[in-house]
Amino acid sequence: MAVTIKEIAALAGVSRGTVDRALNKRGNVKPEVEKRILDIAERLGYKPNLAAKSLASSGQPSIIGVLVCAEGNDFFGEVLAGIDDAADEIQDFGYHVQVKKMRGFDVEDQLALIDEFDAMGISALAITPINDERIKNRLHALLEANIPVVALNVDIEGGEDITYVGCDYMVSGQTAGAMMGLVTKGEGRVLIVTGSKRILGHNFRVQGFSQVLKEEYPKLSIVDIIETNDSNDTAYALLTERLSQAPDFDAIYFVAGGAMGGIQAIIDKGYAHQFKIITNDATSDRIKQMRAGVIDATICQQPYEQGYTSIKTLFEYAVFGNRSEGIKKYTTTNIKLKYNFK
Amino acid sequence: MAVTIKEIAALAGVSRGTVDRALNKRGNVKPEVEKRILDIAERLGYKPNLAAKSLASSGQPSIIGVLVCAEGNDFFGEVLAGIDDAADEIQDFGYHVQVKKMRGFDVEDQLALIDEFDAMGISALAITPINDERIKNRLHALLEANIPVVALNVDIEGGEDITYVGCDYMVSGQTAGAMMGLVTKGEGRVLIVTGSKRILGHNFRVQGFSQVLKEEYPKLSIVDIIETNDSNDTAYALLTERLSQAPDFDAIYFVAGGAMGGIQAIIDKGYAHQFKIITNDATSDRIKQMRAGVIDATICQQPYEQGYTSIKTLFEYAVFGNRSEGIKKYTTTNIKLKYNFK
DNA sequence: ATGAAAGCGCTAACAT
DNA sequence: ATGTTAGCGCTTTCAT
Repeated sequence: MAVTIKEIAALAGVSRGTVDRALNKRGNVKPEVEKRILDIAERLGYKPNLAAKSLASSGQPSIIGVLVCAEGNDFFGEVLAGIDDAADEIQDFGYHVQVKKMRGFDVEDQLALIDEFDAMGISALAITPINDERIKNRLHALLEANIPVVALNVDIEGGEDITYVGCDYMVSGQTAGAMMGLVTKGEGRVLIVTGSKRILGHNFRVQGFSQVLKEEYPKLSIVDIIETNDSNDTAYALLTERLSQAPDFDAIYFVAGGAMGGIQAIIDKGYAHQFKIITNDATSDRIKQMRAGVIDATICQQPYEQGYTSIKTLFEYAVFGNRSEGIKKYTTTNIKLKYNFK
Repeated sequence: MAVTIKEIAALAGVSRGTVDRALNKRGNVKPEVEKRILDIAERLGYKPNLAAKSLASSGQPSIIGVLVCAEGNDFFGEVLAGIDDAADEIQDFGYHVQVKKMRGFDVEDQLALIDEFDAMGISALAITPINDERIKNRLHALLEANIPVVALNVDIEGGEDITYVGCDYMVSGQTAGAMMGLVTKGEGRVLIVTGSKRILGHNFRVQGFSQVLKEEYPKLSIVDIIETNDSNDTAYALLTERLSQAPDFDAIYFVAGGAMGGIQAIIDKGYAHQFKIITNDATSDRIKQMRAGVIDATICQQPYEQGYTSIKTLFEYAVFGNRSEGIKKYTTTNIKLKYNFK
């Protein structure tokens, strides 16, 4: 049997309440008594029973913060569904999840929101980090302060010691490249429409995609790489403009958000079905365009599982402490055609 | 506030004990009453409080089985240390970890041990699976029976739906290849001494290693691939024999277990320091040989974290159910030279 | 500063 | 078949 507060109380000749106060430094206990209690606990190798702790303190929940660049990006719907389900489960253990969404990828914005969370005293944080030195340092500061952090859906450069839950971007980029090779029969000009160069994962996708093209499909060339900031409006504008003259490409790889805007521009300009199109992820809009034959294939990454797993990971770190620094948890990369989504 | 047994009991006009029996199908409750209780629970969306459940049933622990091909393989010392620490923590929640070690990679042996575990009614299993169809099917049968399974340290082919905790073998093979290129200055003949062709990860390492040599070091050739079954004795015998005539290689890549036996043979035959040697993992014996300059570099994979994380993962699946099928949890691949181990 | 006691929600032994 | 009750180990009032 493990040591309990009750036993310590008996040995110290005090009540369980006093032991609890001493052990958790809640104050109101005479220094000499406190020392005696602490010594006994130490000697006996006391470790609090975490199940009991959870149950007893389920009244005043601790907060797990979630900060995602999700505003205006449909993809995160499923991620948030996974987060909600995980939140339901860990409620029993006295944890409450609070989500903040931000739009775009502004470093200052993200720092401000992290500060907000920090000020309210969160006990863990899941975040889609912007790939920036200041963000990285801020997250390391949280880790120093014993607040576990998980990079969700996108990882951060130099964050080898930060736990990551999300897809393997290199693999999804490579997979997209391979599919592009197949649907174009290995010939033509490809336009890459990426989300943001400030998001590490997007860059990996471009890299993996380019690598496969170079190694396996030398007759497929990349004409340009343009950036939407995951915004449909931006993508719409950029492609409308580009299509105001004769197109200089035969296929498009939509790396991240904004694909629907880009596709709308293509349709509005009368080019539907003229280009081969590969995207990542499967929102309901994209599924429609796959059915319609506008999108040829989409490379998926289990968003629900990412949300769910990120929260569960943080919960575990919060309850037990983190002994597995820098583990990378990759979800599966799936290819979806019009025939096999869901 | 979430629904509790107490509330259901009040609504159904019975005692909490009866509700507990009905909800958990422990028998001894009149069918009509049971139905009434179940209906109410359903209607209110009752979900048991997991923290309370853990606490109450911490008396009769459930068992998590661990089955590892670890006998005679030092590498697993740290894995088991991680497992022990995780076991300590989840004890509070009514889980007990039982470890079975086996020697070698015999499918029948492993099947028999799985059967033993199954017969005793384990509630989860961590295993270093042999890469064999029958093992795969057996594991899937466990999953069907709602017994969560984690592939630990080595994955299994066709196990895309099985959670994996371990290193990324392709990456560690590639890294070994890159280091081999560096220490040999890109020229010479390499002997690959692998563990077992029946272990998927070992094959990936060979593949990653060969790929880098081919792409980056065309003047490095692979003379042979021999198999130790992770046994020092076998490795000793094989290398002693091979060195009975003039060596046909300049460098060795020890892919898995048995490296110390192989190195002993090299030393005994008077060839210490004559070959460039790259290994994977860092047992205390290997660290000695690194210090001595016999091993040039070793590629590590955080064994402690693997053990720890595998148990924590199973614990989570057992307590909450598994919503994240087929996730791959990769530990970090680290390069160690004589200067930077620990 | 300390003690006593009431819970947290569930399980299990015992009583009826 | 059902009810009662005593825990599981900790936290948190409320007295003293």
